Amino acid sequence: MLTIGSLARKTGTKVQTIRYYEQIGLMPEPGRTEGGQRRYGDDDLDRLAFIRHARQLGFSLEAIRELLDLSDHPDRPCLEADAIARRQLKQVEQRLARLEALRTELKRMIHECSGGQTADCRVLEVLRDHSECLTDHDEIGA
Amino acid sequence: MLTIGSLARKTGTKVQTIRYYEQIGLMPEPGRTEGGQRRYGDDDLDRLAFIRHARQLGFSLEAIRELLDLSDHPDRPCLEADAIARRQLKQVEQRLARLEALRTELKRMIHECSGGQTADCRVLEVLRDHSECLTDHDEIGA
DNA sequence: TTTACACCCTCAAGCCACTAGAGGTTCAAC
DNA sequence: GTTGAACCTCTAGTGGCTTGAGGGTGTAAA
Repeated sequence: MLTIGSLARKTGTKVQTIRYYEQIGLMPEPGRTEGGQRRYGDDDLDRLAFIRHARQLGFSLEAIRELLDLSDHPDRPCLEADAIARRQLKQVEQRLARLEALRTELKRMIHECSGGQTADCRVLEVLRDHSECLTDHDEIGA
Repeated sequence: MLTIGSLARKTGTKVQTIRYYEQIGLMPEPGRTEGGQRRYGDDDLDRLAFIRHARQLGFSLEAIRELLDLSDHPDRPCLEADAIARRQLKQVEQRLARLEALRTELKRMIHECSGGQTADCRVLEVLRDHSECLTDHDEIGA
């Protein structure tokens, strides 16, 4: 049986995050020692590893909840899991497109900056006047 | 003089967001009508446009605060503004790299999914076993 | 057996950058 | 004078954690 600390180390999670996942029902309530400390088994380790891996791939906790649910029902068709992953891919591709536009614009701003006084700073000038932008960047709400 | 609503429309900002910027000191307290409604001038319009544009380029409100401060002092050297922009570019490039790795992995997962039962679903399988990943994706805390 | 100390506990609040909603007031046009 | 859109303040919620206060537990060495 693992303490919360060793589970945290094994999965690269913070202790508080594990308690948070328990609180929101993503991780089950584990057994406790007489003194009230949490003790985890291998199932918990697998589940947490799954969650962390999905988080690394950018899935939201809600999406992960669905994926875990599907994972618990091996007889169900896998269309749903596929759909969740496709949705995630789409989001990633949208964010990529936006970030690429951003990169272009930032590079241009910096490249044009002469290093003089802020009065002549291209960085500030471009920020002041959107019409100087070439790309259709829009990162807000991304 | 502009009402908060027309300022919002002109800058593509929500009314509540403008009040929020005022609350955190990013926008100055505007004049008021006798009835207590906010009224804005052209300076406010410029400042808010600057803020929104910087937000679109992904700058944090703290970075924007610094940029606005620099913008208010045209005699100071522009090294600082340049540094802020470079920092931002670096962040954008890091996020791009991570997202590209993510996209690769997601595509592979989806591509390999046969569409059968969740028991055989590659999407779920990959999530279960990180060692099946080819890329060094890590989007958490990005 | 005592003591040290790393680890664990709960609960509350904070982070960012807003967003939403309740409940009430003002402004401008008709 | 009346309508109704737009305004006001204040509070709370979002996601995904993180931090901190103030205390209890577990284990190994002296």
